[in-house]
Amino acid sequence: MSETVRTRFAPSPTGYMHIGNLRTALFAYLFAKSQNGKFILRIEDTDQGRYVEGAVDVIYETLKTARLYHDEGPDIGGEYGPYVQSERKGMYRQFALELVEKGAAYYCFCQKGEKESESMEGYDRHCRNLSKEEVEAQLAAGKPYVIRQRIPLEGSTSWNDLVYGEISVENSTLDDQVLLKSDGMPTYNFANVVDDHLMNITHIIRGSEYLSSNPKYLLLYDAFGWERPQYIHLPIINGKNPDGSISKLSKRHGAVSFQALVEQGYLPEGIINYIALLGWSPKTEQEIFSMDGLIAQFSIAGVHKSPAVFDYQKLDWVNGQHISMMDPEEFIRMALPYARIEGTFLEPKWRKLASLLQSRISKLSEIPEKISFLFQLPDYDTELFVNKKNKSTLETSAAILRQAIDCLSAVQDWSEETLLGTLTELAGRLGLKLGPLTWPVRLSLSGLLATPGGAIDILYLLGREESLKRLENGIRRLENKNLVDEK
RNA sequence: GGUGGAUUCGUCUAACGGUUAGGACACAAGAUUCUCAAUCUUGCAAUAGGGGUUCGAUUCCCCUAUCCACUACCA
Repeated sequence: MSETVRTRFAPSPTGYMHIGNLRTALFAYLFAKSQNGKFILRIEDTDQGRYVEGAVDVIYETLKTARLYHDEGPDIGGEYGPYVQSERKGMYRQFALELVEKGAAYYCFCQKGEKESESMEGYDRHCRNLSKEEVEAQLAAGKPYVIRQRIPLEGSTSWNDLVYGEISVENSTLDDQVLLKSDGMPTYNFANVVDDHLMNITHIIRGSEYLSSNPKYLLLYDAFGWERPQYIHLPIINGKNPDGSISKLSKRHGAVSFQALVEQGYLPEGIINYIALLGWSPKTEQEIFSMDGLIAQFSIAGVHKSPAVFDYQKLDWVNGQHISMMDPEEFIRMALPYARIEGTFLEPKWRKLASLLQSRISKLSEIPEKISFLFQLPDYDTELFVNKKNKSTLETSAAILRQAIDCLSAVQDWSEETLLGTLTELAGRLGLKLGPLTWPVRLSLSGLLATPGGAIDILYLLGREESLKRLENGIRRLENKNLVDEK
């Protein structure tokens, strides 16, 4: 009978979800789900000094919008609870004492920082060999203490990482790290091991920054006589600095929290898709994935070791792919808050606008700038009427606009079909292709070199009255320009 | 300083020890289009350096260089 795979995501409540953490959560989720296993959420809040109001809710919220659903956690329970370390604090002491009993840990009465950091060599093991009597005496005197791990002085510790392969470290290079702090709380390093064991975690998935300290965790498992879990260390995510150099992804590289990216108009599925590709390859040429697709394709064999650089351009592309794949109704629902349109997007002409936008944006926040011309005609330079490709000049533009106004003001049924028919007919009459005709029209309507949709679309969107007004305005601008020139 | 890790186009990445080193983003050119996108075509662009092992090395080994992480009573 094979053991069920159990992975966990163990964030600290810091108030935001860094992309690197989210990627770790994603891989832990994907690995578990691809193995029909369980994904557990545990909150690591042993540092009382860092408590941030509402930070835990941010974690729930993020996992929910990212669609990383956990099977056990503080909010939904499970048989291995509690899932918040501060609620488990009573249980760590006995494990620390067990290690003292076994000789794998010892009391230390040194003041914080007293015997270390001078030569970058860590704690000097001052209390490592105190006699039992000395310890008793100090304890009886009520002296504050910590419990430290007694690292073997010789030998080496090694393991076979599922990503990095065989790694071996000399014990002599390891530190007698603190397990239980003087306030009675466990350190992260200790609580982590104890909880992972108690919660029956089978695969530890985390960033490669823990690679160096892993031997210390292994020695703890060994000292307890516990079975070691499997380890899957993930390459870190870097960011590119303005000067081109690379360093760990941080705020100066732009938005690095999940919430910030969502606020910028990225889709959760777009973000997830993109970060899945950082440090992992499906080994096929597919790049666009749904969550289910990721679960189906995910394999540790595709995870690689070297760090990846977060690239906003590719994120934009991936996100744009997801936007254009969206169900139109869903797109409308998502786009609405960005559109500043009265009423709903459900009117036919706004639906039309939505469909024009859907293939043209890579993130939702681009919507306002793309459509603002519809609500207010921007001031524009008449030079824009000049377009070589469409053989458009100031003179031809004015003439065309007059003709267009004549035709369009006669149009009764202001529909796209009729508008197109009318302008096509006019173009034929003037011996022009549609392009040269619509250039000045679209320009007067929008004042912009580039717009979502062509002249016909914009006529339709603006409606008869506004359209004619803007066309007149275009002529006026051209005439004024001529007046100025003649002076 | 010590320890561990990493190194394929600018970026993300593919390649049982045998490929003209492939794909994607970005960039450039062209086609197409009522503008712009989208789409299609094409182009540009990489195995860090040096030694081995081998008939043959991006792939295995060693050295060098560079980068990263860890080296807290933070997580």
